[in-house]
Amino acid sequence: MKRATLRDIAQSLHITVATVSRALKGYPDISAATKEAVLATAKALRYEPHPMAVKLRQQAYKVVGVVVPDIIHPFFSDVISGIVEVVEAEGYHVLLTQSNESFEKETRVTRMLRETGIDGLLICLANDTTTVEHLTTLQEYDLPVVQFDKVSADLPASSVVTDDFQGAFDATEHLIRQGRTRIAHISGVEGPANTRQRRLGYEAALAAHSLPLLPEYQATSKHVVHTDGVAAATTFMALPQPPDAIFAVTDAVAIGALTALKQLGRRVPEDVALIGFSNWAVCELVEPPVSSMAQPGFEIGRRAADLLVREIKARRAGTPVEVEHVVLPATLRARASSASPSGER
Amino acid sequence: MKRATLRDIAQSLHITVATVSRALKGYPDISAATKEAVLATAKALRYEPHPMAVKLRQQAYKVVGVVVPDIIHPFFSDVISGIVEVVEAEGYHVLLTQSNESFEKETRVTRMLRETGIDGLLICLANDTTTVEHLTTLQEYDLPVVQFDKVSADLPASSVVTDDFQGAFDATEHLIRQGRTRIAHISGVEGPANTRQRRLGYEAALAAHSLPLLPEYQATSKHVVHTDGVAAATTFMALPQPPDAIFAVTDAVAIGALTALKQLGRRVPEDVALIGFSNWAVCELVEPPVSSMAQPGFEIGRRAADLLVREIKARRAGTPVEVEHVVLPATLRARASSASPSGER
DNA sequence: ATCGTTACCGTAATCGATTTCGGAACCCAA
DNA sequence: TTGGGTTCCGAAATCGATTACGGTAACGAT
Repeated sequence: MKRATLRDIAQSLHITVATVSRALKGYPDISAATKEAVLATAKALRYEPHPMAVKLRQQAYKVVGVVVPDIIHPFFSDVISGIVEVVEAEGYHVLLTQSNESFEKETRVTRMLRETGIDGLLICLANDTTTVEHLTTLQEYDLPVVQFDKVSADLPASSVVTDDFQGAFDATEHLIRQGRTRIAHISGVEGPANTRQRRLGYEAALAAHSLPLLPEYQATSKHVVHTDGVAAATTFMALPQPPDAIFAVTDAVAIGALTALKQLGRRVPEDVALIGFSNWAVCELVEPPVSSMAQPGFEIGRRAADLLVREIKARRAGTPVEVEHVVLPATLRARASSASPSGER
Repeated sequence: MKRATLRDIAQSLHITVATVSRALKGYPDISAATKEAVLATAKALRYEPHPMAVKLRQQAYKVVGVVVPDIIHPFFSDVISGIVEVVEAEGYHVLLTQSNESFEKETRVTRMLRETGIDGLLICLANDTTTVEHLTTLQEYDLPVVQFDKVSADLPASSVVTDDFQGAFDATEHLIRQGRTRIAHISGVEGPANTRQRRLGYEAALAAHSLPLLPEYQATSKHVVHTDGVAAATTFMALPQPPDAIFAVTDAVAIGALTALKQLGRRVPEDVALIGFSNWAVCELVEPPVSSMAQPGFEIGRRAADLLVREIKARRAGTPVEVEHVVLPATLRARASSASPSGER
């Protein structure tokens, strides 16, 4: 079945496309009779406006591009979900791409999105992204960009992030409140601001409670995965005076540490308390359930999408756009793994 | 910065857009001198063809729509990942939407995708989808559709699915091979073919090994979540003769069962062996690690996308398209939860 | 001198919808 | 009959790129 066009309707009624268009769009300057006739044949021919023609005319794609490092990651799934909800409500669509944490792929998909046609971009930078020229290029084309999660200060664009510093501070303070004094930290690689902020939040919490920052209680997780947690916890436990609590940069690392601790016969939380970051679903499924700091992924997606849509509309209206930096708090999800030895949480 | 058009180049060189287009597209009938001049000013003006104009002319969007019930689900993240990989390699993009397992939303996003402009659709049906009119409509518009995971036989379209029957059969047989004879099954809701096939595979394996199918060993999980597993396992263990193995329809349910079993003081796998379905990452993180049947999500995405892209190209070439039904095997990932009591796996 | 060929480029139609402008037809009043 | 005012609709430009077609010039061949 061929797609019906304005001309098909026009020809079958022996009128012009202009009249047909007026009828369909509810403009004045048209008689009730012809209007009804047009609407009838439009329905009969199952007419629908051709998307490309409309967009070419309107100079609007009704599409926002999204770049995430990794779709599979539960946090990003959450964010994407939030994005989709907001933009669909606004009549936009989501073009989804992933960078695989590669700067090269990030620039490539960014260019592809621009060439394919988008009204704006939502992006979480890859870990090894250092320059943001590929994004300033977008802005030069008058395309708004909103960053989320992993952002660059070099780009004059709005952003939505988790308060990693506060989250780490709260996580560490939570352990302190549970009576722990020898608190170790398994950090991530330097580079992404997230892991740095989490380490700084950890250090600040120690300082705020006059606890020493011991170098032997610091470990670094290269790939932020399960096995890194195993290795770090094993190292910690081999110390003459092992820590009585561990704050891990991510849940995967925390659960790795948990595995190692159980393997070594340490009780959690009696001997060692444990808390992670991100609040993956798996935290509730392991034994004991692992405490974590919940990142508001869905909300991050919603806010970022909202900022972007607003910028798109503002530019179209000619209104000046003000850059906005949203910081959302991470919230404590205390579970058994960080309960105080006496029992209460 | 305004976007440069063919006319901008043409005017600055005092030639026509036709000549400019020829130069840029490498057509003959053009002198080396003008060609170079055009290329030079095109680069100077940072010319890029306008996506909508090209697509309107070419009648091709270079976009495929994707509808999944739930982006957050790890299986679908996997599938999406596979889809993205294939279509990007083919120069296409992915428009992602989700149905939230609602038939109404599924028809809505399907219509939106059609109106927005796609060259084809990849879809996993929602659980409560019974009719496929919204998809046959697409086909009437000459848009190819490929189904994956949850498919309908009513739609004359290619499909890519996991062999749930074989997977369930293998899972059950695995338990039998480990010396189990009283094997219970926690099923999902009737409706989706997947859960039905898994139940049938389970029943077939019992029959193949001359084991009775006991009604008291059958439970149904309404929402296929953790708590359903807890409830079912608790019921099973209250039986005069509880089962010595449980095959759960999903990993979430299996891990729920695991939680309950540990709560009840039953040892896994010594007292009760356990196996799930889907092979989520969490299977390796719980204690003991839970056996599961791995669904090839990434591969499903790849194959489905491949079929779709091939259909798109075939239609454009006028070649007839043959419907293809791909069934990919689920593979056993045996872990400690289903080890035989004697110790070996 | 005439014709045919080649090289090069412009004209204009096309994709489909939108929108401005102008004009025909009609009615009523003068 | 003429003028002013509606009402309704067609012509044509526009968005930007693509492409079939036609035309001009230059050149060599007969």
